[in-house]
Amino acid sequence: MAAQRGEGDGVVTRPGETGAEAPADVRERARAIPEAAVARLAVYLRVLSGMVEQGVTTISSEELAGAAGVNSAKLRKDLSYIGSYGTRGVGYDVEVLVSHIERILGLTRKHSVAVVGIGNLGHALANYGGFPSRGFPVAALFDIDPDLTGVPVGGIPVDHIDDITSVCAEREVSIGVIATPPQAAQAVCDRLVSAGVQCILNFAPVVLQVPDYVEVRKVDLAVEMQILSFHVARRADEAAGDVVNGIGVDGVVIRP
Amino acid sequence: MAAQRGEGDGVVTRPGETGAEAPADVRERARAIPEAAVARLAVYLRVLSGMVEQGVTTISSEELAGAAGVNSAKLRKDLSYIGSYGTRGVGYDVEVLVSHIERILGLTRKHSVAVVGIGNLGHALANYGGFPSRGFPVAALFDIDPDLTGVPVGGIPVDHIDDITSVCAEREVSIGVIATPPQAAQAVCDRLVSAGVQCILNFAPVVLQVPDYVEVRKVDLAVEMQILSFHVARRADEAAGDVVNGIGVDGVVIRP
DNA sequence: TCGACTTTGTGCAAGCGTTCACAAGCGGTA
DNA sequence: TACCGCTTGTGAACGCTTGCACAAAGTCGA
Repeated sequence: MAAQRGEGDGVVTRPGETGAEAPADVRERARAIPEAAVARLAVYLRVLSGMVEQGVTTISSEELAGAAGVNSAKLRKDLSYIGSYGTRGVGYDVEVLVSHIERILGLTRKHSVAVVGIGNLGHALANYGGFPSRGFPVAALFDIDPDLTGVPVGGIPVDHIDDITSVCAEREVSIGVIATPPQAAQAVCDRLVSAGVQCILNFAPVVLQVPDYVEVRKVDLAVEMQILSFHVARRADEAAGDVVNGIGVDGVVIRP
Repeated sequence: MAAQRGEGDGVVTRPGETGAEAPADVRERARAIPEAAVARLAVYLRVLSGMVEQGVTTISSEELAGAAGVNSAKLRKDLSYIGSYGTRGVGYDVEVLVSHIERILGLTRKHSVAVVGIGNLGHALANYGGFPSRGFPVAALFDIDPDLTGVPVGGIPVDHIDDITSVCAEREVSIGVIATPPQAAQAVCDRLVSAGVQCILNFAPVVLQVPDYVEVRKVDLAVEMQILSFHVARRADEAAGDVVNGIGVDGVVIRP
């Protein structure tokens, strides 16, 4: 969800001027896409990529929505944010849709990734095949431990964190991934920012302080677990309540 | 919305009806907490835990909100969902708040975790110290590769996935983590569900189909990257547009 | 060419979640 | 006790998201 962001822009889309400029059109449209819809577009893209491999050429909103786990009306609305590329009575051309979503998500450019912190998670990320195949080559690895520097991980050499500015500039890193212990996260973040990185994916359980122009997304495993824990507890309480009150509630199943 | 207001002041349970049953009150309240607020409560809890270690005993909504990266009004509303445990003119007692949030999130019980798929990510999760220390002991590891079974990872033995039902029952696993390749994810999920696991954290880039009573949360790194990519693209387009139009927009900084 | 059928794209209303603004309540002080 | 300053808790307004329902627009067969 919306992590920590200053979302203060409140930019007004200007209705008049769109006239001749196609780029401007894309730009205006991209700006208007709700954050929640962007996340779903990425999911649609993944599903569609699978469809392409299966040789599917056309798909209806109903089918795609089912495969993506969303309501079909929502899916159509999401797609309408990026334009009208469907054919009524038929559906969407899979390849056309893929290319438009890729364009909107900015996947036509390469986004080189730097991973900082080569511990367990850093290793996993460096070796994770899902990034390069989706247009996010891991171009640099950093750690503070001198013993690690020089030894390649997953085919990528590890640099010392003190070289972060020059290496990031040289390899055109646009996304930084923080996989360090929490104590080091803010300092690493500051270094990434001053190295010119404007997008950060943070795995450390810390709230990062960044300038407004930097985009941070966080993945906190403990928080995810605790959300699940909440649902376990809620369910247990419901069940306990039902037993106490002697009232059965429809749809509540404890064990299938 | 304005469901029942929590006028039960802290210690004293409401004198009138159902004087005996505090649990029912908690249950009703827990059910009404918005999903988004639950996620933030987990963040507040982490910040508060840090405060406890620093010896802080009291904190105002403004301070806590700052540390958690949210608006103070939102924080107060979030806390109001779990009850009124602050003191006007003073703030919140840190330890009291910690214990109440832990109770609401169900952290008073242990939630044993099973990790399925001992690849790069599975290794990282098995070795990740953040889970046990937060009440989520990793109690079981599974893989389909017979060569891996028996060899412990992070001190935990790896079992074969065929034994998932008996092992999960025996070790009272309540949360399953899927860290397998995407092709295997749905099958693993089905097995977890039939083993009685009702909460699943899914790292595989697949939309899982599960019965209604099963709670799934997904962490998709590629999706996170693509959301960041979208913002990079949007920003680049804005910058390009500004140049084209010759209009500078306040607050847009390309490189600090 | 026409009509039946299918599916998109979207106006609109309902539902949530966030933010504002302020009365209520508490501790400290004289 | 009475007052003052500070902070909580929350009604109410606002804005974003979702889901419905249907006109518009296309295909297909006769």
